[in-house]
Amino acid sequence: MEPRQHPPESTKDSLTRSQAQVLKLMQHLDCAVSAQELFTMLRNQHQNIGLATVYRTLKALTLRGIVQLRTSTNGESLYSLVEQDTHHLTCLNCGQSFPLKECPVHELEANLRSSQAFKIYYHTLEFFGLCSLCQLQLEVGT
Amino acid sequence: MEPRQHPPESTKDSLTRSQAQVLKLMQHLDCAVSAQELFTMLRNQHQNIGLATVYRTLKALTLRGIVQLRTSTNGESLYSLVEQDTHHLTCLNCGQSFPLKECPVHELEANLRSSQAFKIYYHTLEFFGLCSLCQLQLEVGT
DNA sequence: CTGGATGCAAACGCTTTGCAAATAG
DNA sequence: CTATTTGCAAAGCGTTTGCATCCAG
Repeated sequence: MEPRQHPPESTKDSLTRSQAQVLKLMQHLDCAVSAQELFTMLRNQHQNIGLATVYRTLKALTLRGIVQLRTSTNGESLYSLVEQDTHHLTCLNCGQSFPLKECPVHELEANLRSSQAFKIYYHTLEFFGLCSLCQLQLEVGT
Repeated sequence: MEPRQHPPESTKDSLTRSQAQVLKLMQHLDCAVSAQELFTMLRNQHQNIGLATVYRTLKALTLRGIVQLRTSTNGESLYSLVEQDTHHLTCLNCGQSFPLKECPVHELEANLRSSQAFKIYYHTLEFFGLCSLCQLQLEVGT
């Protein structure tokens, strides 16, 4: 990746105005949301913010290890706090996503953490397949 | 998700022309590729195919449990055969991705498979953080 | 013949970028 | 006062869709 023209607003200790706004909102949410949803919510709360700023903010928070993201089946990025670590069972056909509680990966993550130069912030684990409804729907078309 | 106007070209036993083309190419590749890369490769081999068809084909193969996908950091979908199951360690800053051999998840997957109506095709597991180079680069900006 | 598959180009939607104004320290 | 940060609008870019044509059975 090429060097950025604007130096990154990433590895500083203090939060910018928008970072504080976004972070505060996310702490009140219990699930992952898209940038556009965050944008709309903030606007509804009469908090002035631009969509581009939301994206820039989320990128910065991600590089600081505060926020994590995964991609929904429609190609949208869904953001959540790293602490709210959850995995999913996602239907390839309808895109519906069911949260999972179990996570057998923390052990491996610990190993990787101690043995590599790579600095791990978070991981995503997602199972893909067909939910029961979509299994039926597709069988009909056979 | 709404019902599709064209019934899915998904759960039939035989392969369409394009499915055969794409599948054959993918079997000769050892890593995940984007739809556009597949399109270019096929064109270079003088195999007539449209980009839209590549996308439709990949979707169909995914719904049949033959192909899996993950999203690269730049938002592109990367496709591979389900058999070539690999996980990754991905840098949030430069986007570089390192393949992982270990996978502690198959056990959980087996459990899910037997206990749920959900029909699991594959899973993705990805670790995100900063590679050593990017750690340095970002520290400078502090 | 009939319905699905394909190609092309246009449309879409999420995300990023250029640039000038606002803000922070 | 200088360097970031922000907002807006425009551009970017991967993906999807409309539609006419092609092909398979």
